[in-house]
Amino acid sequence: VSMKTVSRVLNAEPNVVPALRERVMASVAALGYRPNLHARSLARARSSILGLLYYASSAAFVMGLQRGATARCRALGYHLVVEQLDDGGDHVAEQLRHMLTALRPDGLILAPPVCDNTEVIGLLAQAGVPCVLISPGGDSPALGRVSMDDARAAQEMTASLIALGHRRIGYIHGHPAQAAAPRRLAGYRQALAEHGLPADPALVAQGDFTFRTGLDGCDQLLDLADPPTAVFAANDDMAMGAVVAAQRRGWQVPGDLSVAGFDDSPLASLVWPQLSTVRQPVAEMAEAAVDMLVSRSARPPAGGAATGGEAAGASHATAASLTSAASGGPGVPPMAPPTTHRVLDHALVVRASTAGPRAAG
Amino acid sequence: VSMKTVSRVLNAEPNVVPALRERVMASVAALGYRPNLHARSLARARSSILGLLYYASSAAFVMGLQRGATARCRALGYHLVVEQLDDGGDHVAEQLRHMLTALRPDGLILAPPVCDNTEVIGLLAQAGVPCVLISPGGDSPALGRVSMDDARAAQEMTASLIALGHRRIGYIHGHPAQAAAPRRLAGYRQALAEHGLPADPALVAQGDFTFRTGLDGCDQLLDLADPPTAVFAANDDMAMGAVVAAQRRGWQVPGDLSVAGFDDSPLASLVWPQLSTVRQPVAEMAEAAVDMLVSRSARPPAGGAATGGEAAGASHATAASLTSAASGGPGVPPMAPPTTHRVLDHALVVRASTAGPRAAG
DNA sequence: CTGAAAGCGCTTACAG
DNA sequence: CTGAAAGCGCTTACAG
Repeated sequence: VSMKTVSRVLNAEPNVVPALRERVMASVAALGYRPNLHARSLARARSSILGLLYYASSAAFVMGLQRGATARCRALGYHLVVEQLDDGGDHVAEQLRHMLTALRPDGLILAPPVCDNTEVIGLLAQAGVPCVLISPGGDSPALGRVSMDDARAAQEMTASLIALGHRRIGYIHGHPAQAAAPRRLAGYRQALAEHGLPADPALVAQGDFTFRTGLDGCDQLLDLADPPTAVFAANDDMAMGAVVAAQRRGWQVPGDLSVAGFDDSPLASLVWPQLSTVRQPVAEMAEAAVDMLVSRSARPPAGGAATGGEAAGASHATAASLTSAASGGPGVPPMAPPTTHRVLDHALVVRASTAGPRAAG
Repeated sequence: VSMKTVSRVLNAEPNVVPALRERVMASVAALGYRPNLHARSLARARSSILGLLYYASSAAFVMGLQRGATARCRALGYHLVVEQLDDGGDHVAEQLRHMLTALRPDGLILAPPVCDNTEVIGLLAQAGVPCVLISPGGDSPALGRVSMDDARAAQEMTASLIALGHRRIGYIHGHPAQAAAPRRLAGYRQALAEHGLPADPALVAQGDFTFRTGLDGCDQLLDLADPPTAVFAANDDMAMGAVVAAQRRGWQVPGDLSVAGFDDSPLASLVWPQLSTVRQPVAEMAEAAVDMLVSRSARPPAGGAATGGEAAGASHATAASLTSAASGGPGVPPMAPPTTHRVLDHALVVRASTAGPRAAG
């Protein structure tokens, strides 16, 4: 019945005899005791709070990130604070500074396109907060990054369209300021080149990731003297617009026109026909980001086991350090090792909006 | 150059001579000093943290709430922690208890349909956390509520369709488990009754708020021997499905069929044709919720000014208490007074998907 | 392996 | 109107 020992048990520190540990655990369970996060934050240097920064755009994407982040935070005893930034706002700096100094988050997750805002990045780097960028454009030196291979995914989707027999494949480009747009366009072009298909500039319509520009872009492509038999849009919102454009003029999808999207947004499997698309592992990206942040902010483990530099079992490895290194924490799912850049797997999701081209008349 | 005085200045407490106050303010500005939230939380009873509880469903709605909540929190020096609950999950109780005991939020905002989960409500009430429910179904005694008048809004939209000349108006019903659905249906029926129109059960299709059921529901209505000339869907997702259903069979919207939605979701003004709908003040509801929570958790002001029971200027009203009551805080927008139930205004948004019926053949 | 001391950065009563 | 004291609930070094 001590008080310091309770702290040790709760933090899974070594040097507590099993029997005592048991007794404490039992009491904790019985009383439903939980440490007060704020007292703990004050005594430690860290707060067990992570922040998610985003703009109003791309609601579905942000919600996907939140799902992954809150789930992983919960498993690790962390909490997620969200902050919606005003895109053009000039007091963004003020907002951020306030959040950082008042709340002292252990790390920040930056959703696109916030992650490409150099002012924000600069401010955060200067403040010294660990950050992980989700699918950023440029490669930022000291910051963590999680992304998927947009170019490769677009290349694969285009190739699958080619494999179905399509030869004229239209493309609806995304907003050029969003980092993913040029990468996806490059993948489309690469697939064409790999299969010896001409890169007709007329087959690429400019969009900005909204439903409306998908509709307009598809109209533009279908108005061509030699229209495409398939249209690949850089995201699902535009793909849905493309479907409507086709249906509006009486074309069947996929009978008269195949349409493919990108993202696998929640709506993609609810519209008619269900959209063939690329599954982007949004929630998983947020989970990976949380892992990276938590492993950074965790105090360096005793002994040299996790630093990886020294050979295992070297002179300074005590029994205690080995124990703690082997246990890997109290029943919590194992954390991914800290990395500066993780690329997660995507997948092609073939549903009902794509098929082979109808025999030409 | 004291230290206690700084605390007084930062908290806008009375009893500091203007000159001193100025001097402290200047230093604070110069050093960029901000109080550590965790230290403050520990010393006070409250954390300046609010929580938002939601399910995975209705991404756009939750994002709207977050927008309003984060903005208002920022203005009031609060922070928003989000928690996505597993709908069917049986460790929801565990999740909540952990959040409450560890983080000690000053209050919780419950998005629909979490706000109608009796288990959650019971747990929270028992824990004694102030809660505000967004558009809940039943009327929960001690909890705050913010909503809009769904029935009246639906009645107005239906009436506007009638005013355009429609006599057979189809309705696509929402998910009956969501509290808003029966209220909107009631409004539709009321408008019909008020204008002496028959309530044909065949004109009401069952949906569940998803795009897909809007499409199917509209198909069902248009297959009727005597199909409607207008369809009112209980939300925008279903209305978009209805538009596609019409277009798929070559009907023009609004030429051959008027379609109205509900919510004014971000997509509503991006689809083609742009949707006539009801604007639901989602962000404003979250702002109101934050105000209610903050005014609750604020410590009762000195003097009796804000309690409203005693006459102003009564015996105990000192100069100090009058000052603090009149100032209303340091440059922060005025807070709405604490209320147990606030109903916010909606608005009809007439866009391009509704028009008068084409002269019948 | 275990505990008594001091401190994290603020605030609440209490004296002047 | 202003400050010196004690404490919020935990944890970090330090002694046993």
